Amino acid sequence: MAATLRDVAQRARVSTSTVSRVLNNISTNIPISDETRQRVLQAAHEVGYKPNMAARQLARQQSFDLICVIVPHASPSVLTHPFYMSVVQGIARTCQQQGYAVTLYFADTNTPDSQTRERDYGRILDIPANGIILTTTFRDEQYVPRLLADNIPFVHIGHLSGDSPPATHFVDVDNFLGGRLATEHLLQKGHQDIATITGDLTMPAGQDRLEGYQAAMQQAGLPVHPGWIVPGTFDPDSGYAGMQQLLALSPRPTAVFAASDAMAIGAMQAIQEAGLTIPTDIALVGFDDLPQAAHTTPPLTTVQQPTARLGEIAAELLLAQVTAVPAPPHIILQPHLIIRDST
Amino acid sequence: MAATLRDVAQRARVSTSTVSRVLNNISTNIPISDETRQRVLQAAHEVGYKPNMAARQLARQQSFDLICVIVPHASPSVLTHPFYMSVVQGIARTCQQQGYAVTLYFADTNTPDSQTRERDYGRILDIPANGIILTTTFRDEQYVPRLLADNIPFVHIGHLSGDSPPATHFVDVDNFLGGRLATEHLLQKGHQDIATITGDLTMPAGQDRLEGYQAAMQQAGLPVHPGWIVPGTFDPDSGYAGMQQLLALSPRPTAVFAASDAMAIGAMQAIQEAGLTIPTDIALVGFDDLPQAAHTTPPLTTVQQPTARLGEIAAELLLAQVTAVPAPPHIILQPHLIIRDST
DNA sequence: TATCATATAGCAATCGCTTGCAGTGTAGCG
DNA sequence: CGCTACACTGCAAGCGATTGCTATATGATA
Repeated sequence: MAATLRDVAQRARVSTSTVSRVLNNISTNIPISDETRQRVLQAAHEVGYKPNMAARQLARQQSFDLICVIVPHASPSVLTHPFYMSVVQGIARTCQQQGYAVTLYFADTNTPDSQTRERDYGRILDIPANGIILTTTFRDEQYVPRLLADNIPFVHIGHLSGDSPPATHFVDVDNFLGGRLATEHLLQKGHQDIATITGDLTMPAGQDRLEGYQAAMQQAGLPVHPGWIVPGTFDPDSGYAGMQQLLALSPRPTAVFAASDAMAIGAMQAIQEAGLTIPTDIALVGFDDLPQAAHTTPPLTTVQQPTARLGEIAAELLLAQVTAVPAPPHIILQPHLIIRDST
Repeated sequence: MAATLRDVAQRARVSTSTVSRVLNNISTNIPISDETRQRVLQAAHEVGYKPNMAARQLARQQSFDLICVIVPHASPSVLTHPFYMSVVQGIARTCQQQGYAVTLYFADTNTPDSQTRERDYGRILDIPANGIILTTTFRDEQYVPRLLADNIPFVHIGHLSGDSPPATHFVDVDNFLGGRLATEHLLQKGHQDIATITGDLTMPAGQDRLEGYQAAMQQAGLPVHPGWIVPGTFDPDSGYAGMQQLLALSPRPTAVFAASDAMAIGAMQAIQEAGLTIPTDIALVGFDDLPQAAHTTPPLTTVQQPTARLGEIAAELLLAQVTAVPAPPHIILQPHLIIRDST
C-alpha cells in the first residue's frame, strides 16, 4: 500500500526517472530544473513516499547481507547485559569485517507464552537475514526445530540442555570447568568449608557451574554440607539473599563461590553489612569478570569468560555456514581464573 | 559476481522456478521429485549460491525497514557500555513496535583519522537503512553535514558543541542541570569544600556537567579552589587517579562530585585504600546511575539519566522524520537525583 | 535560416527472485 | 483403449527503483 515512485511521478506529472533523480539529490550530472524539483519534492511529501529499500538495493546492484542476533529483552535483569554487549560486539566486529551488517532482535523473554513466541518468530523471519545467531540463556527449543526445518543457517551461543547428539551448531564456554577452577582455587587457598550460590539451575550455565563445584569438592574428598548449596538466579539480589542465608549458618563457610559476579557483588554487600571482611573472614569467587569486578573493594577474584571471543566465533561459524565453507559444528571455549584480592 | 538462481538452474538443468521452490523447501504445495531436489541442492552447493535478499524481499512484497544505530566501537572503555546497551534497547523496543528492524554499526572511534571515518561512512551508506541514529559522545561533525547533504533522515543522541541554532534533530539530557543537582545536594548536606572530577571536557556532556557544578557553587556564593577541579575521562581509572590527587590536597575537600559513576567507583577505591570512609570523611556523588551503583559499598548517590527513554525518543523522532510526520526537532530530558548512602 | 550546443525529461531495460498458470508426461480407471 | 487425474516442471509476468540512452525544447551562433 505504500506509495511508490510511480505514484509520486504521476502526481508530479513527470516520469519516474525524474523523480528518482530528484530524490537522490544530485546522483548524476543530469541537471533538473528547480521548478520540477520542487514539484517532485512536494508530491513525494504529499503521498508520503518512502523508498523501497529492497528495490533500491536490487537496482543499484548493492549487496546487502545481514546477520540477525536474537537477544533477550528482559526488563529486570539489567546487570547481565555487559555479557551480551560484549558478545554482540564480538559478533559485530567479525561480521562487519566480512561485509555483513548485524541486526539485533530483542525477543520477549518476560512473557514466554507460545503466542508471544510465535509473533517473535514470525517477525524474525520477516527480517531478510542470511543467518541467525541465538544468544545464550535463550530457552528456544521452540525456535530450533523450525529454523532447522526452514533451512535457515543459525548458530547458538550456549547449547541446549538435553541435546547430547548436538543437532545444532553452537559455541559455548566450559561452565563446568569454570566452576571447578573457582572451587579448586579456594581449595588451594586452604579452604575446606566452601559454599556456593548457584545460578539459575534451569539454565545449562547454572547447572554446569554447580556441577563443577561439586566435582572439585568431591575430588578433594570433601563433604558438601547440604546447606552450602543455596540457589540463586544470577542476579545481585539473589546473591545478597543467598549470602545472608549462608551467614546465618553455623559453622559458617569460610569461602563462597558465587556463580556470577552480579551475585558475588550482592554477596559482598551482605558480608560487609554483617561487619565481616573479605577475604579474611570469608573468601569470595565470582564468575563472568564483569568490568566492575576489578573495581569492587576488594577487587573480585573471578572466572573470566571470553565473551567477545564467543561472539567472534559464533559469527565465524555462522558465516562459514552461510557461505557453505566447511567448519566445525561447534566449539567450546575455556574460561580462566582471574585472581584478585577477594580470596 | 555472486551466483544467482539462474546459475544454479543451468547447472542443475532445471528452470529457476524449480530451483526457487526447492530452496524454499516446502513453500507451496507443489510437489518436487526427490531426484530433482537433490540435483538442485547439489548444484546450489557447488556454485556457492547465496540468495539475494533484496530481490527476494522485492519479489515477496515484504517490506523491510531498517534503522541503523551508530555506536562507538571503543575497545578500552567497556565500562561505559551499560549506557549504550540501555539506549539501544530503548531504540529497539520502539522500532520493533513499529515494524522496523534495528541494525548496529560499530564505528571505529579509536583511530579517528579521516580515512577510517571515510570508510565507516561509506559502509554505513551501504546499509539500506531508512534512517540513522548517531549515539552520543560521537564526535561526528564529519558525518552530519554529509548526512544532511545526502538527505538521509537521522537524529543525534546528544548534541553537537557549537551547534547553537541546531541544524540537526537530536535528543539529549540536561547535563548542566545534572551537575547542578548533584552539587546542590552536597551543599544541602552542609558541605562547602566540594571538589569535582570532570568527564572528558571535549565532549559536551563533560563540559556541561562541570558548568552545572560551577553554577551551583557560584550561586551558593562559594569559591572554587582551583585544585578542586581535576580533569578526568569518564573512566574508572581516571576517577581513581583524580581522587588520589584530591586526597593529597590540604585542606582536603569534604565532598566530591564525579561526573560519571565509573569515575565515582574508581574514586571510592582510592578513598577506601586511603583508609577513609564514605560518606563520613568524604561524600561522593556520581553520574549515570549504572546498575552497579546500587551495589557498591556504600551504595552510590548519583544522577540518573533516563537512558532507555533517550533511546525511545530518539527512535520516535527518527521514525517521525522517516514517515514525514510532524515532530519537534529536538527534545531535552531531565535527569534526576538518586539519593543513596554515599552522601 | 540552418546548425549546434545545452538543458531537461522520458523510455525502457535491468537487477534476482517469486509465483500463478499453463504444459507435459505417466499412471490409473472404466 | 480413451480419458481423467495427478505429479512435476517451465514460462513469463511482475516486484520498485536505477540509469544509459534517446528525444525534445530552447537559445545561441554562423
